[in-house]
Amino acid sequence: MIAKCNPSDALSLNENELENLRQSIELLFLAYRDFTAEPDEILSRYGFGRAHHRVIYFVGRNPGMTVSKLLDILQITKQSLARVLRQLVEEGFIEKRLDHKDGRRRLLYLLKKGSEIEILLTRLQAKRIRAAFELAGENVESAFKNVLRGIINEKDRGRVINNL
Amino acid sequence: MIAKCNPSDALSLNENELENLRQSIELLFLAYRDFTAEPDEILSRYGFGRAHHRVIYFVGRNPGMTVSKLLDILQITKQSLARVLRQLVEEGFIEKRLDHKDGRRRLLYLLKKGSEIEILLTRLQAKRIRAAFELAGENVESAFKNVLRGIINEKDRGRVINNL
DNA sequence: ACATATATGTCAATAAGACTGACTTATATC
DNA sequence: GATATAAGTCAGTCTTATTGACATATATGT
Repeated sequence: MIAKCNPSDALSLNENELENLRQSIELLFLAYRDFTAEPDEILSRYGFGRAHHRVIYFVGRNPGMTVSKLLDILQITKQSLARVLRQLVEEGFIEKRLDHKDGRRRLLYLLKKGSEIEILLTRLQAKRIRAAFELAGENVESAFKNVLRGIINEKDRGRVINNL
Repeated sequence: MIAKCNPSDALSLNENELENLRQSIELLFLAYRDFTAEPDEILSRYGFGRAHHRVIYFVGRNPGMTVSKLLDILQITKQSLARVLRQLVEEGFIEKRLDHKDGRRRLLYLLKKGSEIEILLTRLQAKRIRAAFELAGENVESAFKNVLRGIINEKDRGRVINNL
């Protein structure tokens, strides 16, 4: 048996397969585009951008998260995060507390303003996804999630469930 | 009957529902992050970025596409596209031909170099998605696609199928 | 034929979000 | 006491996007 005969071979991809997978590529692009456009519009009223949203979201999801954990999730540089985080702290959306177990660490928490905007934006996105589940029919949620999980690099799969 | 009683009400969202939908929100963020990271790395070797990829992809998918149709899909400004497109034309990745049916229009086509990089990147992304489908199990493809379709703004649904 | 609309292109200024590289400070750990 | 880790900061650069103002060519409607 030759490698090319295996339809699951990571190296082979026939034209029909490719054509089919292109649809998913495009849908993913378009879905992400619209998924982020709505929050972006609201964030701009606060003088914030998508980067601020991601920070607010993950801190809200994971109260007491450290700076380096956040860097690990966002996969941006410390300097990129610094600008955004400084703004959020200065404007009272996020609080930095010292970790008494390890004095080098700063733990991140949402303050009232941060929590409010987090909930507002998350609810918007959640509703969009819920509506999509309803349109797509019965029992699509786990299929959708499992495919997304498979797209994520192996080392980061399960982060959503485990949170950290 | 009160609106709150309807679980599908666009305005209501209980804590359990929200918690569940958060997982999809995160998965979508992480999946898109990794889905684009791989092509980004390759593009940077050519001196290109994600914006160039999108142009190359959609022109390749839709030979003879007009500039304004491309603007419509990418949802960026003419000036933003101009820089990227000019680079791609000057460096011989994309060709602009006059539309003889409507002399105002310029039709876009991939040249050899453009086609090569398009195929390279599309195959990479297609394989990632195919691997995810295999991990997720049987018959997940249509569920995945249908959910993504539902996330896309109504006016743009079907663009993937219809192409234009 | 003329006015208006459409498709494209271009100049200039600005901003957000990312990067690299170099360095500092504080705290833990070996 | 040396080394590693967590965080912060300064400076410079790049890509991708924005707004606003115009210019040009071609089509279309009256």
